[in-house]
Formats: sequence, structure tokens, C-alpha cells
Amino acid sequence: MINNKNYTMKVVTQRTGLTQHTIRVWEKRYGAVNPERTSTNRRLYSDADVERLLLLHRATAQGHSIGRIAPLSDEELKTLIDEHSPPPAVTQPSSTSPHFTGEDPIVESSVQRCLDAIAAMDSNALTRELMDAEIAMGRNRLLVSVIDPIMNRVGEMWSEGTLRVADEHLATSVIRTFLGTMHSNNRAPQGAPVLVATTPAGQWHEIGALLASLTAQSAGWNTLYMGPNLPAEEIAGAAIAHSASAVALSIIYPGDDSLLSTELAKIQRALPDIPLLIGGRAALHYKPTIDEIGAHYIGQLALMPELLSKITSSNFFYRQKVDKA
Amino acid sequence: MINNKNYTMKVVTQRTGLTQHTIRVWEKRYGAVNPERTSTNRRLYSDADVERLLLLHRATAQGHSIGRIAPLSDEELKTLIDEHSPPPAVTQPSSTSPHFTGEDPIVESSVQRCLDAIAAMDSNALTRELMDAEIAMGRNRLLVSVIDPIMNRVGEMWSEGTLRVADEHLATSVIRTFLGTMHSNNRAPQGAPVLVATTPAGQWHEIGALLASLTAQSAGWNTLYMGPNLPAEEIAGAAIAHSASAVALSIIYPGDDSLLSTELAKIQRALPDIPLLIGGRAALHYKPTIDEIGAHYIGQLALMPELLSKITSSNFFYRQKVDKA
DNA sequence: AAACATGTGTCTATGTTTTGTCAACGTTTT
DNA sequence: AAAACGTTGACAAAACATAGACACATGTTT
Repeated sequence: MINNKNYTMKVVTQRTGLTQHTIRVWEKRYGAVNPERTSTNRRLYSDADVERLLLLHRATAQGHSIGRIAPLSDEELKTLIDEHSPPPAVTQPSSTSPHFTGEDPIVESSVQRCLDAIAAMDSNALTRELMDAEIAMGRNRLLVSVIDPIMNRVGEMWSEGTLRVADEHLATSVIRTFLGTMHSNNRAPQGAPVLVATTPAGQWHEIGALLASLTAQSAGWNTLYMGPNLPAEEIAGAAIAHSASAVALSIIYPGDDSLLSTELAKIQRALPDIPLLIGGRAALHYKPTIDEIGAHYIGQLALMPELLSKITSSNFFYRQKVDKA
Repeated sequence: MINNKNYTMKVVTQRTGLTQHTIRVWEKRYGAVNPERTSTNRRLYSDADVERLLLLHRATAQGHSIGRIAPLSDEELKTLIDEHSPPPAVTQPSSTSPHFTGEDPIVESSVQRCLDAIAAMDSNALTRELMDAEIAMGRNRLLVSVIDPIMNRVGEMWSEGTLRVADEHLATSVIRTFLGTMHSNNRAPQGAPVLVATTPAGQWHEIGALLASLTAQSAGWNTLYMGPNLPAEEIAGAAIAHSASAVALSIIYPGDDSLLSTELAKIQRALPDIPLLIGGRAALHYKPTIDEIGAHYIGQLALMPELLSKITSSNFFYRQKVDKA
């Protein structure tokens, strides 16, 4: 921890999710942090400063007033945050472009720490890491650049045999909970287009469908996540009952091909006018079927927002706020 | 280390479920609490204040009038709440008086509202209802008297055909998320006995295992929830790796009998010294196997704490704090 | 039955404090 | 020159406080 790197203002805003203004005013009014200065008066934040600002951000997001908690020590802040039982408040949507994936060191290290936590089977650490990441980089990037890659990596390691099955299960469970919590903060703008997200019969892995649902949510959609393993009739029924503008399905297991293909066809037949989005690790196996029934194949999560906005603009159901998000 | 934390109004409303207005009026009219004030007249609540307001909320939710109970001490409030509803029924359960646990009107109405939310496919309402119930009646009763019955009822209605499959899925998903969130606040006393909770291969329904894990947690155990559908070797491996004192399995589907029976036997063989607790709607189908391998059958969740305490007292692994909880 | 009293949660009106954001303007970095 | 950073002062929205009124359900008295 002797790493006393010095971060500039910009980096700190990215990592904490706070604005420049807020950071400065917290310093001025409450002495929240005391960054070094360069000879030309620029602020230089240490790792400890960044850590502290993150803690403060999380605590304020939980309802504590900055004036009261600013004098507390880091330790006190941590216990304060841990006591909080309701789900974490949603941070602002990340303003940065969603396509800027991969090379970001913050993302890299976050992914790595998550994988470490998984290998250590430390579910608390994994949860904490995810919460940190949410605040540090915002919801969209968390989904696209952290959780999606982690799940892929875990899948790979599982098939390589690098990871125990038990580890994979633990990780899946923790992430499932985390995504579910994010999902339940569904502040639905009424009149928004509706997406039904689920997994067809025989497919039990929920993460992909949850990711799709959350992605749609932050694109301004109103979503209905139905859990995994839903028969075709039920999917169609739910879509009709809620007058969905699209249905998203995740396929992870390349299981009994014929069965799943018929399920997909059945869904399409019951919902001839509703776009069907199909993604997930094993979706490629069914590409012929997908093309045949005229569904949309989603190769990676990052491509989904674009497709969603196409749907909303072609169908004139809804035409506001989508750009804002 | 005296806890001298100060909570602002907003935080207190979040933690107690009361509105600002109610809290103030209780203070003014009945002197329910006496918070400190800042120099600028803002209220500052201590942990004790929050605790007290929670007790008052629970008691009023049970029908007691605030004017009468406001002067009582915290201890008196606790006994008041407890006598209204003997927590986990430690006595003979179902056969004798099946209606004595069920007739609590608060519980009844809470369960009913949840079922209504499920029927309306309103996942937000369901989440809200569960959070309210947690505040109103506390964790244990929420698990035993609300969630467990709801899942049973949903199961019944599903097999009756009263409930659509989609409804059942939605409800399961929301409850899964809710339980997962409760679970992740795992403040583990180090040195506590460890329970591994999961579901054997082929069994995909998680709720039962989560309930078991949470029940063990509030009995002072340290738990490891592994997600569903775990092969016998993995269960055994995890139990050994974390030196578990017990393993809990939930069985919902009366699926392929022979397969599950061999899985159970395999687990027992790999863990000859570790008690195996088996519950869930379909566990009864496997009673012969359970008896044969010397596992413990858990007919209903309320019976689990007793069994857990037997385990901790016979194995001398651990002998503290269990009584406290 | 009607009128009254009481207990309780909620709401409105109005004033104060807290807090995030912004504009204006100068300096440093790119 | 454009972008990023700094300071200061001002502002608007949110949060909080008080006081009083109201709605609605009790139970009691006329």
C-alpha cells in the first residue's frame, strides 16, 4: 500500500463517479480530503484519497448527509456502509461512451479482483467488489465491461478445468443476486416500451437474460424479467399480456438442439410482430434457426442498445427520453 | 467502543420504514424518542433510537396503539412483540393446532398482499411488500411465516393450474433476489460453525436452500450458499474445503428418483462425519433414502433452528454466542 | 341513532439549513 | 488556441423543522 500514486482530477472523477465540482466543494466545505498540490496548484490525489471519496460517495448514496459523515474516519465509514441493508442506490448513468471497452486499467483491475474473489470463494468480497465497480464506472460499464467479461471468463475457465464447478456456482449465485438487486430498482417511465427478458425451456442460466434486461432498462425501457426456463407459450403469453415491444432470450447451453429450435420457432409463430433478440454463449449454435425465424442475433451485449433504439424508432410506440439515456 | 453514531432523519426513515411526519409526531406527542440536535436544530438519532423506533413500528403494526406503548421500555416492547407471536414454533408443529401459527392478521394480510402482487405480475410491488414485512415482523418471521408459506402456496396454485407458469417464475425470481440480498449481509462471527447450503444435481429451485442458509445465519452460523444443481463431488469438496459443520440440501422436484438417490448416497459417503439436512417439498419422496444414509429430514423450516443447535452442542466445535442469537 | 370526545396518521404552509451545480474569470497544460 | 484546472460567489433544489388542520377510526355520552 505504499503505492502513493498521484491521480489528476479527471481520473478521480472517473473512478469515484463524482463531479469535479462536488469533489472540490467537499474539500472546501468539509475537508473531506486533502490532496497534494503540484507547484502550479493542481490537485494530486493519492490512492487513499480516492478510496475515501468512494466511501463518501457510497455513504451519501445511502442517505447519509455529507456534512455529518465527512469528519468520520475511513473505518467508521466502512462500518456505516456495511450496516445498510436496503439495496444500493443507482448511480448516474455513465456519460462515457459504452464502446470504450477493454483497455481501461480500472476495468481490468476490477475484473481481476473479482476473479480473485471467486477463486477464493469469498462471496462477500465479490459483492463488495461489484458495488465498488458500480460506483466507480457506472451501471452500463459495469454490465458491459465487468460482469459480461467475468461470466465469459468463468465459463472458459470452467470448461478448461481451471475453475472448480463449485466456484462457478458461487460466482453465478452472487452475481445473480447483485443483478437482481440492481434490477429491482426499476424506476419505470410509464409509456416506455416494454421488453420481456427470459430464457427458453431447458435453459437454466439466468445471468444473460438479466444482463439483457438491465441493459434495456438503462436504455430507457421498461423491462419484465421472468426468470429462466420458460416454455414458449408462457413467453408469448407474457409478451402479449404486457404488450411488449421486444422479447430477449439468452441461450447458454448447446443442449438438445431440436427441442430448443422448435421452442424458438413456436415463440416466433406466436409473436409474429414482436422482434425477438437472442444472445448468449450458445446462441451461435442456433444461428440457422435464428435466421430462419427472422430473429435478431446479439453477438455481444454492447451491441444491444443500438438494436433497441432501432426498434423504438421503427415502431413509433415511443419516442422520448430514449436519446437522453 | 461506544457506538455514538448519528443518523439523520432520512437514514432513520429508511431503516425504520416510518415517515418523517410520523417520527416527529411520535416524538412530540408521546416522547417516543429524544434525539440529540445539531447546533442548527437538526435531529440526530443514535443506534438506540433507531432500534426503539423499529420496535415501536413493529408493535404498532401488530395492532398496539402508539399512545399506550410509547412509554414502555425497550425490553417491555420486545416481550410485547414476542408474546404476540411465539417466534419459531419450537413445539409440536403441524398436526396439533395448524391454525395457531397462521391466524396472525398481520402475517395473513402480508401474505395476501404478496400473492396479489404476484397475480398482478407486479414485481416492484412484491419487492416493496417483502421489505415492509421484514421491517414489520423481523427477519425470522418473514422467512418462516411469509416467504415459506408463499412459496408453498405458489407451488400449490401452480399444480392446481390457478396460477400461470409465468407468474410462478416471476415470483420466484423476485424472491430469489430478495433472499440473495438478505443473504449477502453476512456478518459472520469468525469461529462460528459453517453450513454449506445448496441443491443436489438436477434440482434447480434455489429458494429452499436460500431459506435454509438464512435460517442458519440468524441462528449464528456462518453459511456458504452455493447455488443450485451442484454435483455430489462438488458439494463434498466445498464442505471439506470450508470445514463445514453441516450441509443443507433442498429438494423440490420429485424427478428421476434413482439419480438423486445415488447423488445423496454419494454425498453421505464422502462426508461420513458431517450431518446432512434435507428438506423441501419433495424431500418426503426420498424419505427411505434419507433414513438409509442417516441424514436428517426437515419437515418444515421452523424445525431447523432446533436441529442446528443440537449439532453445535454435540460437536464441540463451537460453544458461544449461539445462545445469544 | 346522533352527537361528542379521543387517538392517530397524514397533509399543508412556511421558514431555515444543507448541498450540488453553475457562471465568471484567471492560470496551466496540451 | 483549445482543453483542463483553479477560485470565488451565487443560486436552486432538496432536506429538515414547526405549527396547525384534517380525515378517519375508535369509544362514550346524550
